[in-house]
Amino acid sequence: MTPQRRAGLGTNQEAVRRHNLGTLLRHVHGAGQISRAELTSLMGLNRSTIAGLVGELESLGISEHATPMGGARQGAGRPSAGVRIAAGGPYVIAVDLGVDRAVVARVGLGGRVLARAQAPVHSHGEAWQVGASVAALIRQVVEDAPPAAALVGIGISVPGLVRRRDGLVRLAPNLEWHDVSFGGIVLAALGLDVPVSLANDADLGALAEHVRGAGVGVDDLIYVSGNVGVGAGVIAGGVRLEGAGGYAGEVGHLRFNPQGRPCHCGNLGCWETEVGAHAIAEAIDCPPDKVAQLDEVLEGFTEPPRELRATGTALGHGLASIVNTFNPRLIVLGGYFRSLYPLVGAEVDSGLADRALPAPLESVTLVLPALGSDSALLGAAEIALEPLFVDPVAALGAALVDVRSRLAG
Amino acid sequence: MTPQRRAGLGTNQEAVRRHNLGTLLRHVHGAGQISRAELTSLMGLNRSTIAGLVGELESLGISEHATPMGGARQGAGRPSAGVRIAAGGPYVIAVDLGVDRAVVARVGLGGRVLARAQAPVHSHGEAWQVGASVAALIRQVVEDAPPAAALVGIGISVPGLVRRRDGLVRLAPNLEWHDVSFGGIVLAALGLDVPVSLANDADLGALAEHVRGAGVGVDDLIYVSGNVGVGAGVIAGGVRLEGAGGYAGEVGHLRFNPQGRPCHCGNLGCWETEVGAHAIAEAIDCPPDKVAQLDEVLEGFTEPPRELRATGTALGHGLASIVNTFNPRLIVLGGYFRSLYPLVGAEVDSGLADRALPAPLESVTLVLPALGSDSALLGAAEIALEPLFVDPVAALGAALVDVRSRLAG
DNA sequence: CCGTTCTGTCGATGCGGACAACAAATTCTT
DNA sequence: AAGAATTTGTTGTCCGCATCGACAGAACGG
Repeated sequence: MTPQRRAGLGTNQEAVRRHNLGTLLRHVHGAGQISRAELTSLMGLNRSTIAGLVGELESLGISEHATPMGGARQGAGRPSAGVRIAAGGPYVIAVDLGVDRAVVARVGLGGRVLARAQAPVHSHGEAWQVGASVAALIRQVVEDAPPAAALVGIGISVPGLVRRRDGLVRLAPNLEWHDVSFGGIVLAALGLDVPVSLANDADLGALAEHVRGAGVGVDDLIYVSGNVGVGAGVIAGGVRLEGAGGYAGEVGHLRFNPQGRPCHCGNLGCWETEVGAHAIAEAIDCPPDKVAQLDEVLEGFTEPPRELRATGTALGHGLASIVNTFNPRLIVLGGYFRSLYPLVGAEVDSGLADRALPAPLESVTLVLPALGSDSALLGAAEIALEPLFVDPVAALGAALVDVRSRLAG
Repeated sequence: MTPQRRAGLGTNQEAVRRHNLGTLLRHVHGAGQISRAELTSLMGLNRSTIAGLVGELESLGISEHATPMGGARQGAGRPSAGVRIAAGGPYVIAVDLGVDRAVVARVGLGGRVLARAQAPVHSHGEAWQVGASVAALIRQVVEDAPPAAALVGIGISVPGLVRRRDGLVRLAPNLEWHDVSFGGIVLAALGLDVPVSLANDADLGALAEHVRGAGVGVDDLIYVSGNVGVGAGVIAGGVRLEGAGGYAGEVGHLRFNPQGRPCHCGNLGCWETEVGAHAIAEAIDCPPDKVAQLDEVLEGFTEPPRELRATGTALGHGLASIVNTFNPRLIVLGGYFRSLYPLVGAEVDSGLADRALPAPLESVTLVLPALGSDSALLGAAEIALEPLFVDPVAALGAALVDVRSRLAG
């Protein structure tokens, strides 16, 4: 009975069925493989009910029988037959649009990356050019898909502000995009018509880490992404914090030092001007053309350079504001922060501890993403898969079969 | 199918019934009086189903038949019979603990204040003394309650950090409380055992304005409360943002000016040091002992004093950080901001417009609370009523009847 | 005054989940 | 090593809940 957000609606029995089937699938998706017994206890439904739902999932070709359930023996009694994501089942296309490269993957249920391709992208490139590159990559990863498998949708991670209502990219500073309908561009380049979802990269990083990364089971987490600019994705109470337009989480433009440097947003001393990629590059004398690969540059250090200490402290101070505002249980440091934190972790920690209120501080933990640099990509897969968990039957009905031949035509 | 947050659970038919009955009651509660026809279209259920649910609500003594539905004639056809909150139905006790006074009200469904009492509270008073005053006020408002009416619970608004798990008041700076179990204290003083819910005043202000104030129908709003300290309550996606421990929304300690004045939290230049009551009092030469009545002092001004302009700008700048972070559709300015905004609205608006990102700025509106100074009080009533909307039958079963005689004993 | 239009009520129906009983598959015990 | 104990999957039945169809009642409009 989770979602149907924007509610006030009643529940009819058809909705119950939809919801239970979707929730079941969500559990199978989350665990990859799970026993029916676990499903009964997780969902609080009767064994017979679970059996019926599992049967329906199998007849839809989504899951399959996995006889003795891996190796995890738990105790006496008849072992529970496992439910597993079927091999030739539905899949989605995930796109992670970075500042200098695009990664495209074909992802099945359970978060399994079935195929993968990437290509450099000219920064400051026209949107239609980027769209064409992405479309080519998509053709590539669809190549070896079984013809019977259905494409449910496309999810795209964008480093910028994305309007929730229609997926319009309002502003992507590093790509120099304003009001670009990138979803439409990609679809046009493909000649397809499938559901496309776009969202901010930090939001998707948070989602992915929540579902299958460092934040499994944590209902209040924040993914802070260093990606030239700085942004955050917020999971609050187990759901994504989107805000009215979908722009929530732009913590890079929190006021940090009113006497500081000018920010591209027009203000002085945004947090981003202290912990953004350009600031860090300047501090360590990194040439401007390597800013997009800042993570690799940082990986090159064997021991922390003195110049980064202030950055670490500033990162901690900014995180303190975030902790005071959101009171998360977990903060995941993504993007180039993933390479920065091992260098100046002590400064970050102490900066945070100095400035955060005691109450929210005591329950927060800083970690690195468990999914490495794939967080946003897998998050993009998650939003594309989302319709399946709301109504599996409808989503499968709307999905596209035999995509390869359609693409050829 | 809204809540049952923390989910992943399935839905059985018993839960369906509970949920539908609760949702129906929520609608009646929100509207005060509503026709069955509106209920059918709002909840998307069949007429017969609604009839059954309404019947159950009536047999529980919660609602009653309101024959011809007020005056709003809409067109041809048989007019729809109204559903109205019954007079002698269940009620809650709402407590708004201020810095210098406590307000207690007996509130029925529909948000109707049935009785009301208040008393001054010594600031820096011991918690048990405050608890005794509150208990006395509660006895007072329960005095004229019909013996058959049931007390569902007590909701308490506290100006401080409240731990969600158990309602412990972790820190209330203006009362000088640390780790006070105020709910237990009040119950002990009353000699009763009913459900008690505590929450932060700004959170409850947000809730009340969302349910029956300036933010009806707005799913993303923020209530910024000036109340000696500064805090915010956040409604995101229609639900309260609580954070892991329940401390979310402490925007008063956002970093604002690192060269600024020391804050009681130990840092320099928190936003609160610029727009908090002490800062404003100092700016307008208000004696320190009147800080708690800052709203009245501000009301006294007929035209905006020059000294407040900088405060207005600072308020706008801080709100810009909030807008960038949360992307709300509505910001409600509560507490003494309610008196401040009419004076320096222009400065606030321009400060906000200067510093917020264009995308989130374009959809946000600043308003004053529609519930005046009662926001937190009515919010306290709302959280106490909440169990009724989750499961009316169970909540009513656990409620206390004939409270007056129990209090006497 | 009658047709229109909408609402409320009653009984029949369908559907989904719960329950009980039984069969199957292991582990534990003797 | 064999039986007891335990847990799971399956089947058939029952019950609760929402829907549907039909009919009566109550204003409104011409």
